[in-house]
Amino acid sequence: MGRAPCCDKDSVKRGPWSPEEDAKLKDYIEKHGTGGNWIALPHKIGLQRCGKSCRLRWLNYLRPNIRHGGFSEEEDNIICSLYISIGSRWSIIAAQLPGRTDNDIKNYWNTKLKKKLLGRHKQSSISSRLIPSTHSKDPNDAQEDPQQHALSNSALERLQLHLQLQSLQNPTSCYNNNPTLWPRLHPLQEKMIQQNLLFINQNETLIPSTVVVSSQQQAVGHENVSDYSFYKPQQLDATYTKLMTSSSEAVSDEYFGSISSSTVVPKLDAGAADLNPKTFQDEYESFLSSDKMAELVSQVDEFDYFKEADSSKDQSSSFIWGSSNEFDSKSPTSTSWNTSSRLPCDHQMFQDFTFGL
DNA sequence: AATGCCTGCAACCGCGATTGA
DNA sequence: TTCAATCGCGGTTGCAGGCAT
Repeated sequence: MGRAPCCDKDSVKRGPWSPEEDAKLKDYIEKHGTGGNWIALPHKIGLQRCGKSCRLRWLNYLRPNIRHGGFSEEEDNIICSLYISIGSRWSIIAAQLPGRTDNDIKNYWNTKLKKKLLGRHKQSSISSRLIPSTHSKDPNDAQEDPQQHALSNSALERLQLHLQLQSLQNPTSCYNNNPTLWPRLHPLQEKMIQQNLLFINQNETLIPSTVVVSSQQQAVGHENVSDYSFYKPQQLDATYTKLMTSSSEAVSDEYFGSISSSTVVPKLDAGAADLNPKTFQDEYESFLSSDKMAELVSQVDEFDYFKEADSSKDQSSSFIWGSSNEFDSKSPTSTSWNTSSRLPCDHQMFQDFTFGL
């Protein structure tokens, strides 16, 4: 037996809202509020709409101080940083961008920002196979497991963004990087990634990474998520700017030196700087299209799958990707957060993200 | 001009979480 | 404690407009 519908679909209007409906809803809520019951609201107003539809319309369009379009570079940075760190938790991301809705950000990410970042690299066979367009007309797509798709999208996209940012931070070896800059993965996930990165660096001498934790990173009690070093904001700004404005080949050693001097990324060894960035670029492209990448993605997917399966039955044993169970169980929803209490969860959550397990 | 494809976005759907009787 | 009602979220769909052929 299926779930009972929230309303009688035959008696409610669907599709785009008319200006009259907008005016009715807006007027009523501005005068009386929602009354704490969206389901009852349309009946009070005399709207032939589902309560959920009214809620969505209000939150995403009619609510005061809503901004549409015109995302700034700073907003892009925040969205990118948070997506890499916590995934598609649009409500949390939206809570960091006043006036933006989760729906807007989700659409913006899916239609523009993701393409800006991931699209810079030519689509390899593997990525095009594992990240099908939501508008794909390929009949073969329909034969694949939709859940597999959902998992692959998130896992692979975030992995690709990692690699892309890592490749810009250090063109010579993505193994030679500060692990604190990586979003929080399960140890086995990290191990798999590192093992697979070894695959592309097998003929190189690996350079030990110097972990430098900034005072900012050590601090506690941050008020804003941008204070946290998922990808440190100033580092991300520079990296992001490079992503948007130049090819990887054009990124100079000077650039990496300037970043490392102000953030947690150590300046490259003189020897390492002699390596040709183009070589890395080639290896990276090769890696993305390799069977190893496919295997890695499927392994990461398995962890995501197990995480989700576990969390549904045993919170204490679940793997964690970008979220603590404590946070999950307590977090209010984004739309209930006012602007003065953005990101209401305590800083432990972000220590989790930042410092790993 | 007609047609088909692509893109962006508003809206919908289903599910898990929360609430309160 | 149970369970129905409701909320809120993330994924997906459908449509309108732009663009290419």
